[in-house]
Amino acid sequence: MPQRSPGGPISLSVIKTACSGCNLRELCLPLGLSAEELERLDDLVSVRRRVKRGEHLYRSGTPFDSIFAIRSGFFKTDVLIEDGREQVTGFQMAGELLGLDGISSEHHTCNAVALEDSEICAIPFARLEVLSREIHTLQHHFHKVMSREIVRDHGVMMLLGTMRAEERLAAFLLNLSQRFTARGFSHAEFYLRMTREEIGSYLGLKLETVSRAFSRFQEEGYIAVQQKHIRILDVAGLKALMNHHR
Amino acid sequence: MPQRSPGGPISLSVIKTACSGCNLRELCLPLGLSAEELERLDDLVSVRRRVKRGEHLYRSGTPFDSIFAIRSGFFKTDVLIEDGREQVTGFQMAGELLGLDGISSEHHTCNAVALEDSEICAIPFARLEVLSREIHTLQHHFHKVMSREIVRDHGVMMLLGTMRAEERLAAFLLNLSQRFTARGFSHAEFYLRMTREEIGSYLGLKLETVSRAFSRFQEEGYIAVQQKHIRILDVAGLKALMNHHR
DNA sequence: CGCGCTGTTGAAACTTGTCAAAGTTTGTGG
DNA sequence: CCACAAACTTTGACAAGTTTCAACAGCGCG
Repeated sequence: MPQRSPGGPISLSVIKTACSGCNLRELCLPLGLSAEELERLDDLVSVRRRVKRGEHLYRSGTPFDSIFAIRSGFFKTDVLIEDGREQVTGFQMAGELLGLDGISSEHHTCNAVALEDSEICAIPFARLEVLSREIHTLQHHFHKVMSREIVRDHGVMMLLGTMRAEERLAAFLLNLSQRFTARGFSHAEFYLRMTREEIGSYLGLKLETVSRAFSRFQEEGYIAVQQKHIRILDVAGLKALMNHHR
Repeated sequence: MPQRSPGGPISLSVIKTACSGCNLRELCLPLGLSAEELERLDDLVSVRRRVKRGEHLYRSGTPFDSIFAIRSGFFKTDVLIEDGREQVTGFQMAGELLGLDGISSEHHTCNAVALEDSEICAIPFARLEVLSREIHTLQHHFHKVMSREIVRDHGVMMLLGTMRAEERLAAFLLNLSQRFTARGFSHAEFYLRMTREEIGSYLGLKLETVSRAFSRFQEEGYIAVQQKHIRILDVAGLKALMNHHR
């Protein structure tokens, strides 16, 4: 877990079992619902499950019937091809949804693996469609969430298609920082839950290149690195590094 | 336009103005709707528009209110960043939808440019949400289309993150071939509507690298290239090239 | 019919990948 | 709780792939 910043909006120590009592509801699917609507969503989200570090939440090729909301923890999604190549397609944290890729073919098209002990809420998709026909806010918000995923993917394409190694890593760190901030954690200090290899796979780089970029950022005074513990010392420096291409 | 293969399922010479009469309905939003449901969709899709080659259908940052179905023609979507870098995020052809990225923020997040004279149908999004609350098939199919876009994006990430230049181009050509086939055109012979630079931007390569890869494919006998006219001579060869990494 | 845009090709430079070795952390079983 | 093995990280030297720069050819639009 990253460092809590005092007074952050989220307290993970209190975990209720319904959306209506969930601290993540403003980040997650229930955004914008009334109290009465929230209760109806509660009925739907009945299955909650722990996923231990290293376990799969789902695997590519298996039948799709639910999407998943992360209540706590940290996941990666990846796609594997025959010859053993892996592409990490994303890292997901509390309040984010997993499994949207499975809707199109009714089978999951990637693997979702917990990078730390996590808890998820399963949302049966057929029932979500029923409910979203009745609750306009839910329908619209769900569409926004799917669209946001598409926009996020375009950002990754930009990163992979046009940036060099250090720019990619800077963008990655700034993105993590921003997402931790949104969850009430420190924007400047966090633990990475993934290995250099997984970061590399996400960024289209080899692990050695990732490691060298970390070292270089440290030399330049942008960050302090101690294995998986990262402290960002110069946000502006990282941003500048991202923007001037050469 | 790519070569028509005789007896293909689509005749572009007959263009009706309603979904119910549109030859693309099996590729496009109306998939799976009954005749009665189709009529209701017709009411919604009232604006049809020509977009000349080089013109923008929409621009990044402008307000979003409709998604667009391509009736005929060819588009690219791209994202620009300040320092002038461009990432082409996709090439779209008849029957495909444009603008899904705009739902999340109610503003378009990329540019859509016609690569040949094209025709589109505008689908007001708010009205689509209303109708999809009433027509379950439409709702579900729309969700599938959005999800398919996410899956497609993951494929592009895989391409950008793990493949080398020639693999990327092979994957690109095979993908185009497959999509032309689905539209009743020859799978082996087509005109590229985009420049080497646009292909390069999509594939995360410089135009010179794309050009060299085309030349090499021609030397190896995989394809015949004459500027924008491509003939695929050895599908299996291209597939093999994609799969063995080194 | 020519000018500009697009595409091709070569050589050199640069970035990233590959291979290898050693150091560090983490997890497990005794 | 310690010890050892496995997994992960760092760093160096070298190789490979891609970009950069440059020159030229070809096509097509006006």
